[in-house]
Amino acid sequence: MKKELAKTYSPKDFEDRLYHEWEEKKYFHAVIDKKKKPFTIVIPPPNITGQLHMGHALDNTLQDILIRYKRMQGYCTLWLPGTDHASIATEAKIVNAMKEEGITKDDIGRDGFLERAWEWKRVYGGRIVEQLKKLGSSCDWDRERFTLDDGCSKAVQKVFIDLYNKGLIYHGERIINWCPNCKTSISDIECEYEEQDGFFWHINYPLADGSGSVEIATTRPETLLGDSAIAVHPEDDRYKDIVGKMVKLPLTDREIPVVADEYVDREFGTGVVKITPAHDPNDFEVGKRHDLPIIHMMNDDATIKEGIGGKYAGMDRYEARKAMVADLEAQGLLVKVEPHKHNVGCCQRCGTTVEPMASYQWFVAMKELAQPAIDVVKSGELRYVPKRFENGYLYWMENIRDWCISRQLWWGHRIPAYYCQNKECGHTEITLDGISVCPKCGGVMKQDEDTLDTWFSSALWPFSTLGWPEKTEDLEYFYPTNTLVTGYDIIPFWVARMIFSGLEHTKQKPFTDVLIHGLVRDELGRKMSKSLGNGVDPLEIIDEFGADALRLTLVTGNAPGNDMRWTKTKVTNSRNFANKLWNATRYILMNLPEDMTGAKLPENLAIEDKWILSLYNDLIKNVTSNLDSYELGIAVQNLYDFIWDVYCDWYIELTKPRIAQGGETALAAQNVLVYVMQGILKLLHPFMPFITEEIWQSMPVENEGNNVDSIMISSWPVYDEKLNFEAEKTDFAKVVDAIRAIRVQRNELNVPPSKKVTMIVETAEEELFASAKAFFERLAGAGELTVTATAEGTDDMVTIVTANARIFMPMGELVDKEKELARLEKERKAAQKDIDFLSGKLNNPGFLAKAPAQQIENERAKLAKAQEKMEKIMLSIEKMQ
RNA sequence: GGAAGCUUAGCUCAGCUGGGAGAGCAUCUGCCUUACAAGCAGAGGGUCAUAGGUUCGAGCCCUAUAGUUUCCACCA
Repeated sequence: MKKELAKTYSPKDFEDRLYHEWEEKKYFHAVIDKKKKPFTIVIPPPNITGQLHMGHALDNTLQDILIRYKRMQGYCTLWLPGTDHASIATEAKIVNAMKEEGITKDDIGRDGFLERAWEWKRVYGGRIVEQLKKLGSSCDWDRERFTLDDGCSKAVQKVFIDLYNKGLIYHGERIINWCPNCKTSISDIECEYEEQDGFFWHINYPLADGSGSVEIATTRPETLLGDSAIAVHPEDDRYKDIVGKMVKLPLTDREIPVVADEYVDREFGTGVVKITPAHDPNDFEVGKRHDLPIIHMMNDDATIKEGIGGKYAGMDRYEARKAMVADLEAQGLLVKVEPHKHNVGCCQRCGTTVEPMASYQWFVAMKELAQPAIDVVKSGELRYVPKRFENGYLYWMENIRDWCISRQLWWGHRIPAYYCQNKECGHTEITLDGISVCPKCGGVMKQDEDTLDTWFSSALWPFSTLGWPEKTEDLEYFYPTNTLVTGYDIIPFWVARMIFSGLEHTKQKPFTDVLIHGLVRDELGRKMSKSLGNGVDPLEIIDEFGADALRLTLVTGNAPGNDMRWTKTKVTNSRNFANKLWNATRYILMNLPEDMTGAKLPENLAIEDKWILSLYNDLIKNVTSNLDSYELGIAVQNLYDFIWDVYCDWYIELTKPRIAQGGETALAAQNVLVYVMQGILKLLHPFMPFITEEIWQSMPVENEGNNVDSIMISSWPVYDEKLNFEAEKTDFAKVVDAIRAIRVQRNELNVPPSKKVTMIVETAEEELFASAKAFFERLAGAGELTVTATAEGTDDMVTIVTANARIFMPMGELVDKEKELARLEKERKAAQKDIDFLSGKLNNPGFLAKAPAQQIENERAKLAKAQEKMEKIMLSIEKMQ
């Protein structure tokens, strides 16, 4: 016996229960079936420290919709979940927590720290997973992965070694972005620029020969301590004479040369630049060209170095700046200070101003890797949805710089590089298996202390999670994956890197489509953020409105790639829709025959049955094609409109008189109601999995292709030519049209809905309208109703005109003749406008010559209809006069 | 400095390959009609930012302009 549907829609009562049911029955688990086509999505792994926010909710709702849709279509679907160790974010959190206990990393050492980190993962790593479940995500939890688990780690090591052997990973001294707070290097894209008000300090550097001084301009006077030259443009006449001379570096006892370099912009500042190779990327290049020493003047925490710093040693960089500027001023070397707006790089994670520093780090050489990743998108083999995101991607890839992948952190994949401690040997060995004795000199080998950028492991996610580098069955079957769903903000961080990594290591693209979505913003259009405190917690929304309402809200009215605003009214509206569906089901289930186990469409379908079946058939086509083109917002709009405006507001109302009547006609109506409802539930299921399942389990659903136990493993509806009744579809639309027209006039004339009004319907399609008598009575408030081919309108009747009928109602006290004439005159004018417009078009020789035949045909049909209507109006007007 | 998006009803947004402008909310009118007041039946409300162009025909394609948002690059 089927479950009974609760009287009111209360998602809390069944959402968790159904999720557990699905999980228990292993519906999410993908079992390889070679007869089926695979469809695979890998989840963008959330950070283990993370908590579900609206961005996750949107991202995962979209993935779940696609996965559930494909599953119902009969694909072998795998949605592979997992989490990211998020090296820098997690490490920062743990360090903070330790700080509260009064412990530092150094106190407990690497092993002790890693123990804590794994404990952290154990405690918090499962939190976001549970939250994803609340959302309804149908992930294969049996295949859950973690970027730092054994398999992923093996993949990381293998990739590192392969790239190293190919010369695509190298170790070297370059300028990198250093975060003095996180105490690690970060990559270029982890450095975010922020406009700040600063100053331009003009400082005199005295010439060593005493012949005067040179004025330079800088925004960072404290880096003066690291200067190893000053530079001018080689063709700058102002400074021709001083090139090659030495200047005295203020505040120190060093002398540095004046060099000439093309890099200098003559127009900017004074045309003289101080060169600090250790602390500026451009200066670093200039330094290389002129063989200048790289003078490190700062420690890891951005304090001034002992030895080089003199009296400033140990001061923080800004403290030192203040002190140095004061000293320069005292010595009369400070020429002037100008306010200056400039962009300052900040650490993406903690916001601290990044210090560019020359440092020995590991890098991935990008040029060679980028090319195939550019080609695969340009050729259309791998596409972004929407396409416009390809621009940014291609621009980024075409201008890509080498990727700094080493991090001075402990939580992550340790770099498999070992260095011989014998300084004379200095051999480096890259190996998967640890090594302690130098193969060259027998000296002691020590492993690199650093770990890899988190994104280095997530770049391998689509294949490392499927078992690569082993040739597993999963990899064989599910790879390449199909669709990747993510926000535009992480295209460079993640998507781009997965693409070149997949192509390099598996020789295949990691996925075919990249579906990009936007941000969920707050009501005012601001980004949701912790500091603003304007975030909306998805779990609270689920608690109040249900996961289905949340999901529906996130896809409604949203086009791919566009941001959306979160408003409360949208959720309530979604919830109301769920409630509507719930109650529609309750109506259907009322008085359903006890022995009904499924819907069987009867032989003698009524015209309105054929009408709704045809529209339902169209719905299948629209929803399916919109899902196929990732137009989820439009697909859900199709469903919303059909369910609410067509199925509930019209068809259900049409069945009421039949069900009241009982017998054959009632049974037919009930079968059609159930049949269409089954289809609606299936089409809606990917969007609103819980309510559709709960309803499904309370309905008679024993039809072909239906799984009685669960909608989620039923088959997706397919357009059926046999259910497309063209003639009935257009015919019944005429009845709907007439009923609507009557309602409009009744409203206008203030006729209370309860008042039954005598009506005469004059129409050429007597049979059609006669068969719809009950509908006019119920839906248009018709009392006594006559259908006739020719009615003599009288001058005390109100005439309602449609293209296919004239409906007469006695005026009674409702309206007088004059008003009715005026109303008809208005109708006439409107009809005339239509006719003018259409005939204008059809009289246009250009249109006739160039428009497609179908279009011309359509316009002709419209004109004919308009003319019919006009004739009818004229008849009534004449009668009145 | 470079690039992209957006500008459509009072508000939030849809509008697929060009064929008489749509939804939800809000407003107004009338309804407790036995699935649903979280509802039903209606109504009003738009020079589709501006100016040109292409076309038989433009919200949609092209060009320019304005406003707005975002991304990228960062000359010290």
